[in-house]
Amino acid sequence: MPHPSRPTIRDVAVAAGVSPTTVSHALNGKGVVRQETELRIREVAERIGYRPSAIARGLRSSRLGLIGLIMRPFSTLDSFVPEGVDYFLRIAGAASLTAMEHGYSLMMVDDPTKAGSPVSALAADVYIVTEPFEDDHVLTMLDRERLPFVTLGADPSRPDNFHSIDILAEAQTIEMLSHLTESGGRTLALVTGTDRTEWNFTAQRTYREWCERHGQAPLLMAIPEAEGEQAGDIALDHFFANDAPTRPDAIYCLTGRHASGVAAAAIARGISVPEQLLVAAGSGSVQNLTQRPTVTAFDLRPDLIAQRAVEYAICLVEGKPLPEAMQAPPAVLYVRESTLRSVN
Amino acid sequence: MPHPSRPTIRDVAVAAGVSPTTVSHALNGKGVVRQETELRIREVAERIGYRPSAIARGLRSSRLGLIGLIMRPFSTLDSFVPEGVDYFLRIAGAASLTAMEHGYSLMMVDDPTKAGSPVSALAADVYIVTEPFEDDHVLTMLDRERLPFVTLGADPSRPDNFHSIDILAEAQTIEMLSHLTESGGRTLALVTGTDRTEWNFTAQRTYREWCERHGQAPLLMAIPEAEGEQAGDIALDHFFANDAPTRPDAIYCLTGRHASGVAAAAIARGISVPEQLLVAAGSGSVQNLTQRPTVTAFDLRPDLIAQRAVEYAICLVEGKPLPEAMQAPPAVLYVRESTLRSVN
DNA sequence: CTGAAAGCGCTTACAG
DNA sequence: CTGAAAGCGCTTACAG
Repeated sequence: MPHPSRPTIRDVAVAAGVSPTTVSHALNGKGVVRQETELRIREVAERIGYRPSAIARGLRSSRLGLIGLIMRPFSTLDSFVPEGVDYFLRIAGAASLTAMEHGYSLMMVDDPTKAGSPVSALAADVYIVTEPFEDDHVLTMLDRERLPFVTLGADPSRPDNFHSIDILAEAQTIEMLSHLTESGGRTLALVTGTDRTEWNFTAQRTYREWCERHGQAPLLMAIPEAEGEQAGDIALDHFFANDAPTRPDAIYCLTGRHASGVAAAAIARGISVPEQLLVAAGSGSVQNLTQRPTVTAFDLRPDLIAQRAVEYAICLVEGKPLPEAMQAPPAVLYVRESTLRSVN
Repeated sequence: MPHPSRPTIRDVAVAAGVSPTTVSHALNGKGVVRQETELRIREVAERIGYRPSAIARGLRSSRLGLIGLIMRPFSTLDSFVPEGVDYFLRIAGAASLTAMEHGYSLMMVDDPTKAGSPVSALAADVYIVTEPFEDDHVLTMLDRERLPFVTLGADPSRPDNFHSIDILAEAQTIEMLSHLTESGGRTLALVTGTDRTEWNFTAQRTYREWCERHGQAPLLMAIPEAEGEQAGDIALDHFFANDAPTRPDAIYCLTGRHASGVAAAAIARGISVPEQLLVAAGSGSVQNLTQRPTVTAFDLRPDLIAQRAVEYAICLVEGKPLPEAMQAPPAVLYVRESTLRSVN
């Protein structure tokens, strides 16, 4: 008659005629155990289907082997998963796989500061917070609870307080503005989202500096990320209003869906893309590939980003030194029809 | 001088001048504690920042408050995230939110039978397995380990062995075939994926039965899910080969990307959609919305599916009765240009 | 109304 | 080479 519930280390010990200590030593390769004893113990453990309890282990080491992934824009996922934006799936997927390769499991956590949030939400060994907001209370809380974490992109109000991975937003902005200029753009506009993230803020700042250097008046607007393609009409109403002092001949949208909407809205208004208006996206979405014309965009390489984030997080848990500069891999610019003028 | 590590229930007890037992009672509303004492304890706990350890609790209850989500096609995510297919993100997102609303956290787990898989991967209280394969060894293992689970779609070889949520594949197939017929289709073809899942198998069986009833020779083929839009040329090469006995005037592809590819390939070959060929998808992807013509597809409502799966899983953990018939919500058919003939 | 004790399943100094 | 004991942070039956 087998034990009714899962076998414990005691069961193995009894069945093998040794003490739990010896079982632990044998199975974990710690201490010194006679070859013969170890083999017998392993055999017995296998036979009765023993598997160490992650919880009991966790209690001793105060580590569960769990990495928490907190996606800050994620709270909105019930009502709004952006169509065609697979950035987050890729992050989560790659993070989960990388974690498992290193002996950790990945827990997806919504805002753990929310009232009634389960205790398990704070049971991870370390957290990864993607795209923290300005003065992010999640970071404040993790910090207060002394829970280690790395962020993907800094908290704009506290850029140097925590371990953050540089998302290279400045370099990307410059690269794209240069590309638009080289593609024939003379008056460049920038459309960001409204989330108060480093990604949006740094692009704005970099764009302003660029305008100053190039003697262009900034044409800048922020539209909520969630507007998606609707942003196209909003942006064109604004930039191409009758009383607009200057009109852009190139629009750089940070989100793929905004860019998609801008290209479509332009064409609907008889503004040809790319001939009269160049359009590009900061974070490509699927629409940019399938629409006509196809839209130039960065691939931010979320898979690699997630992989690095997990590796850094594990360093933090295991007390290994973090690299001097934690950086995302460089984004790859995919030049497509929306910025390719046949005649330059 | 504050305690160097996180405060425990002991610290609260000492600071409040009571025993750990009383602290536990007060904080959990168990037992009987004088109002006054309880208030004092709550105050002290708050002041020193006490938070109960999920691990220690877990050890007693052998529950961590963790739901494991195992997406069987997920193992391939490192090399292959289908562009534009956000089904899995929606499942994961909704599952995570629903879990948290019920006091659980969601753990995303890759194949836990893989060698070297972390112990934490098996530390969830209950699992949800989406789209199990035929004779799925993950189910076999969970079953052997006596870990409770529900599956989204049955294991085709063991449809009645486990708690599975009916994904209504038969009803969907019939609905789509009827729609294609009503839209003017006379000779219907089916393109499934090659994963050995209930989703693929049931569609094939239902289609065959339908053909039999309607006296049509089955035009059936299976193309790997991962072929994506490439499936378009493969399917057309096959169905429109010179020596093909009959050619379809309607193709139902289970995956959105296959349908997208079929529509594009047809048009590229001078076969007009929907006039000469109707095209529809079983599980819509973003491309189906943005391509021209737009492609008719089901919305499987992954958010609702995930929500139900989580609720069923929690019933299982908490020993509450499961509903007689666990069903996915009915899919919603979005009729689009690819099956709308102007002249019927 | 409150607390001492046992125990959840492990690991790890330490003693033999 | 092996094992008894303590302890990780809780909860809960039980005694007072």
